[in-house]
Amino acid sequence: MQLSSQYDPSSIEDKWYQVWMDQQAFRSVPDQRPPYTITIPPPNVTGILHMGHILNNTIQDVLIRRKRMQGFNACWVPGTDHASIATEAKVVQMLAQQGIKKSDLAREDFLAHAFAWKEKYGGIILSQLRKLGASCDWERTAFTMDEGYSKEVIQVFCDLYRKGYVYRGVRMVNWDPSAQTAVSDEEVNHKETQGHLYHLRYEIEGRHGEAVVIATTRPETILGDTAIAIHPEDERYTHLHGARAIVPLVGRSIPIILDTYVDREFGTGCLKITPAHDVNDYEIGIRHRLPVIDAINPDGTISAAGELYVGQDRFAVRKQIAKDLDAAGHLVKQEPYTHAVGYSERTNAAIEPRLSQQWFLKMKDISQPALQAVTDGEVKLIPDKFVNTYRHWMENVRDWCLSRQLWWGHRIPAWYIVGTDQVVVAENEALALQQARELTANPSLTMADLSQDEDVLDTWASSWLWPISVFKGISEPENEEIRYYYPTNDLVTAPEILFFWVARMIIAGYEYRGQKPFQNVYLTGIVRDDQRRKMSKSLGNSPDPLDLIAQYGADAVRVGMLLASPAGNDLLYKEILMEQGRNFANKIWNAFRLVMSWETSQEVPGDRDLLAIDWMTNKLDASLLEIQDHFDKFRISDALMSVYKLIWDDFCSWFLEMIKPDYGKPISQAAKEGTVVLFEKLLQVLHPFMPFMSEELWHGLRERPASDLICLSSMPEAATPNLANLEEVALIQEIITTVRSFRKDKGIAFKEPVALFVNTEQAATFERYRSLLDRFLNLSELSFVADQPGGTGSMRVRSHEMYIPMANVDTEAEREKILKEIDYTEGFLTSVMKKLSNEKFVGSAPAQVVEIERKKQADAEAKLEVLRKSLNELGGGN
RNA sequence: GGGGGAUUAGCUCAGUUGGUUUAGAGCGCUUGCUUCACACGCAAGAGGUCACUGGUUCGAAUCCAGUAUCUCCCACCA
Repeated sequence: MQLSSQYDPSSIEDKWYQVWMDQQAFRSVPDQRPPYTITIPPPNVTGILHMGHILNNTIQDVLIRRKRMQGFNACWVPGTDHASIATEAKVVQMLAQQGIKKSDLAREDFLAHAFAWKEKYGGIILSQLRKLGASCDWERTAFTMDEGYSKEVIQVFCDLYRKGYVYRGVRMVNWDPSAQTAVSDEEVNHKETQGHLYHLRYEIEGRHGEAVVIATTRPETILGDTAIAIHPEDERYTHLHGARAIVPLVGRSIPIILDTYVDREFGTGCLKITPAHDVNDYEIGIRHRLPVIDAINPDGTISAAGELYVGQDRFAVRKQIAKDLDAAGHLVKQEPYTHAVGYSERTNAAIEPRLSQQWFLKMKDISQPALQAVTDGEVKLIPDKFVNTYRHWMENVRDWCLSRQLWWGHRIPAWYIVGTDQVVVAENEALALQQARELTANPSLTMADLSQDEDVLDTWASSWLWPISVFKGISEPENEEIRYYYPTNDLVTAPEILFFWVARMIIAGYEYRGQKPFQNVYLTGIVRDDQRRKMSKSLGNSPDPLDLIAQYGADAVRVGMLLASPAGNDLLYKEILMEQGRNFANKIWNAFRLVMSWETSQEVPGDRDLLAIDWMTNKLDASLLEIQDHFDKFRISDALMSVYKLIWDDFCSWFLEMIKPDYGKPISQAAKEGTVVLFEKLLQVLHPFMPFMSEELWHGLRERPASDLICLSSMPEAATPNLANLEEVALIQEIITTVRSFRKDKGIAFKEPVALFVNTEQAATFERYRSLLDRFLNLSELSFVADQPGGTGSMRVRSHEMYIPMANVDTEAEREKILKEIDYTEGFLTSVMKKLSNEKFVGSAPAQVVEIERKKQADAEAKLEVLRKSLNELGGGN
């Protein structure tokens, strides 16, 4: 068999994914096994795979594949989110390119376009996940606007309304003038923005020449001014109590009011009040029963109520009104000023605080169990530092604005009775009509008398049901699936959406199932570039994951991503990580090539073979325990690093070097079989991380039926490792390393056999591992001595001293080397003795700890003895 | 402004209720090696006063206080 020395993933990955699909390897249906369930954080239906998805989904796949191999009924539910704002924005953009304006379309027509778009491009991301190797049960693929799912979303809204949690009210919302919708607090990014602080002069009504000066960053909002506020105890302005001011340009008379909200230190200490366009002003307006002048239209232009500049954009007006105010003598000064401005996360438009009718969910009561669950550890956050953040947020939770002024989404199931201000909320038209008839006591009402709310629900008002609704847990609360799979086990997501999504899922879980939705929440970091900048399209600093997979292979990409990403830490992406993953794959591939190249004989295994297999078996057991421990603590990177070192260092660098036959010679059949068995176990441990290559080699190592897949095999379980054996081999390895170092140092080529003389009390150990020493050190002779033979150089491991003959012994260099070792060992001994001579230490430290120190002392003293003896023999003395 | 987190080798991070550590890993770096699985490799090696200052303790990278720097979340002064 001729195999390339470089592993080529491209020819293998698609092949195995197809086999897995054909054999329904990832299909899950309820059965007798315990379930292990993950519901995917549904990506935007129109999204494409980015580096964050790679990290996130690799972690999920590692978890799910491992549990699948550990005998759980592993179920990973995939799907997509309709992502109302993002998707609608894309559709609007797509239509614009075709010369179609959204405003020219009827709702139904627009939705037809949107669904057509979704059919065409929706779910591309899911097919991309297959390239990564994601072992989802694709038959379960869900979408938050599927018919059944939508039904549950509506049902929940109606239920919450009936329970009194949902209400409708006029509130100041974050208005996105570009998308023309309200967005949630969480979807607003505050950014430091360079602007100006304008000092404006308002004349006092009826007092000629007298004026008050206010400071504002938004002069255009004076069109909506309905008061000036001063602090009641501000002595500079007591003469203004009860007076009225005139709004410049507009000429409107407004009261001067007293409110402690005003900060006397800021600006002039006078604050203009625009209740319609500022959150704080709105609240002050309510306290003082001020009129509200809505001077800005939904699209960001000045409204008729503003009187001036009607129809012009707010930013254009800001510039113009400053000039006009200046010309009219009202602009006292204008200074550069940096302040935080809110921008829409979706459209990046400057947010306009705006009053509007919205639907809200009261959060205080409904969120209590969810707060409790996380504080009590019923739901675990990993890493747990997020618990504090979570608690802080939940304790100060604000009502959730549920409505969005969009078409793409779940239309709010509220109907207004035309000509009245009455509203009914119901699951469907028929029920709504029935309720409306009862409400109005008018049985002759028809649908024509009802008009449905135009708004849709916030996306999160559907995705918060995700772990429930993918199993139809709302509409069929007792069905077999929800009872089997819920609560799910782990959720893997980004900390950015801890409140958007995770907290709300927990709330919904307790409200609708009376149980948590998942046990553990693993919060990944954010993928950044090597300068710690977030990966973004506009910066162009994000590689295309599919290119990376094509270039390095999915297994390598998975390994590369995981190697540098402990939970909760950001991942600094570097191409070199991908190379490391690829190199690892290549290493394994070559180990495979080596083993496959061995010819076998029927001889019994040699001593070296037996030692090697025995040690590797122990090493594997020890590593299995370590790996399990890492997984228990969600230390996925560490678990991978353990596998990496187990394969690269222990298996390839040591075991294969121990067992491989001399060139051109066969290996005993039994030894080869032992090697294959170990290799198979390694591949199984590796499988969750590198599913494709492990499956390929699983089938390459041994003839097996096509149905014998590694992904469905049973994960090896750890036996108790023989620690004495591991300890002994560790000593032998240390000796090998030391002698190799000595050879290199003295320029003795490996090809040149050497004699090794050893002064040790453990000659038996050396003898027992003689065959390994021969193999790694190319020994011509191994003998035990009591003194250093002449013409040799020395080296020490612990208290064993070894000598190798040398042509020219540099006595001075030897002396120096030994003195240096003495120096270090004495320092070490001193620190140990400091502890041991302290009665309080011996008295209060645990016996085990004292014992360890005594051992350290004995070892150090033995070593010093050896060193001093050598020094004497060199003719030095000390 | 309020709250969290961090600060350990050039880089990214471990260090698990203070004592198996005069501190570990991976990558990078240095040196030697065309050793017949692999140069996407082998072998050996260098590299850290654990941010700083105090304190608690027989003992501190680990606990406490303060300082400095960085970072995240929340709220936001017009």
